[in-house]
Amino acid sequence: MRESDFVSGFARGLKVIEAFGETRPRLTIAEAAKLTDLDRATVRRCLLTLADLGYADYDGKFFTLTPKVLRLGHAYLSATPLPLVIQPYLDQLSDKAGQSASASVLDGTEIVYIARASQKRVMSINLSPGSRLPAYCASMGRVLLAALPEAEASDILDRSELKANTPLTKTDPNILMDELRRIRGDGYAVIDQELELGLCSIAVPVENDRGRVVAAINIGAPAAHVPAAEMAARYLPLLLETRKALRLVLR
Amino acid sequence: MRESDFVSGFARGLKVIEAFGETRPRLTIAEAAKLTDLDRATVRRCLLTLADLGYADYDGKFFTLTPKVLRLGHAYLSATPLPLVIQPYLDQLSDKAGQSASASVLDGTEIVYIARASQKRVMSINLSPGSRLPAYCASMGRVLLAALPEAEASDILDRSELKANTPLTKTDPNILMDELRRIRGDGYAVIDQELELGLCSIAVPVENDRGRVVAAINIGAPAAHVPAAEMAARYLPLLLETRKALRLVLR
DNA sequence: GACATTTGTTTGTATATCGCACAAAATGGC
DNA sequence: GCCATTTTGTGCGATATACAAACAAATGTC
Repeated sequence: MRESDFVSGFARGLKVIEAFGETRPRLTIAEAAKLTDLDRATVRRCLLTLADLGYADYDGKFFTLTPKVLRLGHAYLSATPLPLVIQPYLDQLSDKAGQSASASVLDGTEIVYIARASQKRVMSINLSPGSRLPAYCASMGRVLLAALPEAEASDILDRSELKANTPLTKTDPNILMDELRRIRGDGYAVIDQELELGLCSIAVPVENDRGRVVAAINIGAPAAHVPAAEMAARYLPLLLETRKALRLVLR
Repeated sequence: MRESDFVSGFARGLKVIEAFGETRPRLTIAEAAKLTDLDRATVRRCLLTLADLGYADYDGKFFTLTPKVLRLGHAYLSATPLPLVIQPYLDQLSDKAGQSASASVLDGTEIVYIARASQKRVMSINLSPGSRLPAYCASMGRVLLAALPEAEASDILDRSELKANTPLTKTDPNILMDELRRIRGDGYAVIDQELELGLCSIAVPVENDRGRVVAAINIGAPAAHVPAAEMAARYLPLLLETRKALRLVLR
């Protein structure tokens, strides 16, 4: 690609949108400039553009995003058959298991939820399509990493901020790589409260009809209700059944 | 705003993202150019920029969006307290009602789902945060329209494509405006299979602590199970209870 | 296979945008 | 209230981008 085939104004604008997040629902021009490392004048123009297009509100001081930006994410969700196709299978899976079931794909060092069927929520974690979790400590993240060539998985772990969310979180890259090899052999991953105390989950990779891993599905359960050691015996058959059905319908 | 405070390259790029959708998961340069009404060369540069940034994949012929674009929508969902605050109330509501409960806001002529607690799905409709429905024929859309000044609501109806999804769909702007007046008086809206045969729903507006309508919540039920005439008697008390609780916590 | 049509890419040039420097305004201590 | 600091707004030269038009490659048609 030639350098002139890159619209830097567009790239800068997207960076500005992403500057909004968890702890920053409202941004001033100067704040956004700091977060994006762009010139204030540039950020200002981007924010005013967003406001003009209705993607943001501006009260003269703070900018906030409007629901219109959901159109952008929705362009992916509705454009990609994956979430739509997976959803009913997930519903059925969640129903049979009596637990929440989710599907996700890898994006950099994180997994992104693309569909979810939730049972009555017991956990503090509140997930929905678009939600993100670090790949290294999530069951779906582990199987997705395990599906990559070792070098790539290793590279992603290097780029991840490996922090111990709970005393049980595995953070040593070597131990994690060993774990990935084990998962590659077993065909599934179990997480025992590595993300949040009291939460276990089990995941399997989902392949399309050509055998390429295109997503992961999982079942999450309260540790108090289902100990990690029992997760596989209890839910693996259901997951494998779903995985098999999906393989036939995913192109 | 001065004209020079508008980054048209950014605006064009966003338009290109939105060109992807339901029926267009994969776009060629020429297709995207037609959809966005932009020059092919311009669209090409936007798409190549998206690919370069990892928001799109390019196989030499077709462009497809990647899950990374969900970051953009997620920037809103996580930046805005509304969905996060509403979710647990919705879970509780759905649980008590034994039916799916949702929350949405208005964006142009459409409502956008910002949170949802679903029971076992019976309908063909598959909704998740970011999903959109036309406002004129959805229960939440009706209460949100009713909360606007008449002129504004009327303007939105004018801009809406009023089509009859089912034989029961109300499509006459005058009848719809009458309906809005009725809703304004009653404080709730019931939809009887106007969106899809077999689906009824009831919605109420949700106000923040200053009394401004910031969203709508609804309960959907199969018409076979709960006739439209019974919706209010059955679910209105639950909805009003939730609305009252939300009013106290929403700033 | 030749022709017409569509699509993708490149080029030149007029225009728009960037980043910088500076002015104006707001904010925060004290 | 005053000064220091931060933030916002603006003018300008340098640079990047859009548009139109032409070209090249692919695709479809007969």
